[in-house]
Amino acid sequence: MVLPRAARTQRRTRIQEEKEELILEAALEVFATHGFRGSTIDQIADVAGMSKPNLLYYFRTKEAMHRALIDRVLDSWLDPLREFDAEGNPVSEIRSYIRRKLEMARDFPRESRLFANEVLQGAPHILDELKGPLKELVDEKAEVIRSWTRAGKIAKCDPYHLIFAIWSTTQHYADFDVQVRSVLGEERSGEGRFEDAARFLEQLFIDGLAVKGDPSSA
Amino acid sequence: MVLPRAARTQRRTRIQEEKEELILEAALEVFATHGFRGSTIDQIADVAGMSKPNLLYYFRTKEAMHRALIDRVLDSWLDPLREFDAEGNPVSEIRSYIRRKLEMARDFPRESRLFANEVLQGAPHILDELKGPLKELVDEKAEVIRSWTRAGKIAKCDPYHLIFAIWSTTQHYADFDVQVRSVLGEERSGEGRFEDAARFLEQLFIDGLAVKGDPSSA
DNA sequence: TGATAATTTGACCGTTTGGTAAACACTACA
DNA sequence: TGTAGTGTTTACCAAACGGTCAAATTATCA
Repeated sequence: MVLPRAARTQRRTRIQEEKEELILEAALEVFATHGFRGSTIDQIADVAGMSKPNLLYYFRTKEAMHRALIDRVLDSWLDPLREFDAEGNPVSEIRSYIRRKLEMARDFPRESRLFANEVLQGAPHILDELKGPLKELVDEKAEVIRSWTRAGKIAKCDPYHLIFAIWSTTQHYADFDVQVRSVLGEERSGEGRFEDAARFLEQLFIDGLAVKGDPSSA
Repeated sequence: MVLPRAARTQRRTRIQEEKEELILEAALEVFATHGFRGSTIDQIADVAGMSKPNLLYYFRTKEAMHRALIDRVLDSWLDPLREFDAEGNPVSEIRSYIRRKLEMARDFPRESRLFANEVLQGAPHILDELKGPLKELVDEKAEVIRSWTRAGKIAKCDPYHLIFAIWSTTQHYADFDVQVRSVLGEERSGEGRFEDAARFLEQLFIDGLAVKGDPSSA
């Protein structure tokens, strides 16, 4: 019997596992570079190397593919922030948060762009996740940052805008990669640009948040 | 005789002027929220309040509309950087550059998103402009920044990544507006968020670039 | 091996898309 | 007022789109 994919509650075949992975990989490639509405099923099928009906056997709609991808990406996107530790040293916590976000931009640029496309276009599919889980997590970490400023460990600042600044500067290297490469020129477009970015951003954020007149941070 | 719009070399009618403006306004709205491939001519015609063939009388293709928009936006997008003055005081130059970029994010978010969509999707229509005029302008301003660091007026840093950081942090408030609003919550989503952002970013960049141990910058 | 379920395919469908043709309406100006 | 252009609309087209279907093929395992 042919059951639609979504109705199969029991265990998945080896082929199912493999093909779904193959499709999501292709879908990521396509969605990340064209956005949801700009992508076609034929395109995805083509990249995945299978026929369109075959692809639709595993994901019944274009939306289903996108949903599956978004769910997966959103979760891993939040991971670095979750690791943000209240007990740790503020300077090294911020430093390693920047590092992790920059590593994600380097190693998973398509995931970043998928997310960027979605948010840029008004986040029609994930508005609830943004207003719910994301906001709650940020609220929690903002409170951590505030406690650091109260303790005089870092300069007084708006924790939300600090988080926005870290997000934007790091993801810039994935989302606006073409622009970054264009401006840097070919000589500086090697992997080394991530190291340069890391150095600059660490300096910017660490010095920018250092308590004024505190010699220990110099 | 009906001449295609592009062939009309002589002066434009009052109606032409008005309608083309109306169309570009509508096209900006649509392209900015759906990207090029995700937008349809019908959608734009609908927003502009005219029939599709009527719209195509003024712009013969979807591409022509996009081109016209991109050209206009790219130019004004570069303006703030052009104003960056080598003779000025580094701290106030950087401060007012941030202000101007933030004002653009606040007053022209659709223009910013149009550009973001284009770059995010690989800049297929403006790669030459990025590698040419944009790169040249940035190269020039990077040299200005380098001269400031050599003169000991600001901390030593990579001028390119400094410019990237200012671009990304400021444009974030236009391009990722939905996310920013979601995280801040409704109470903080008023226009005041731009003032908060300005305060934070000025602190971050000014203190982050202050020469260490220099009391004049405290 | 055979039966049964899982997978793949080609042919197809209704809709949307970018764009055209030609007729019609309006406007400016001699 | 007439008429030559300018502007607008209705009707249409071929291609691309998301998705379905039944038939054919392949995998699984008793």
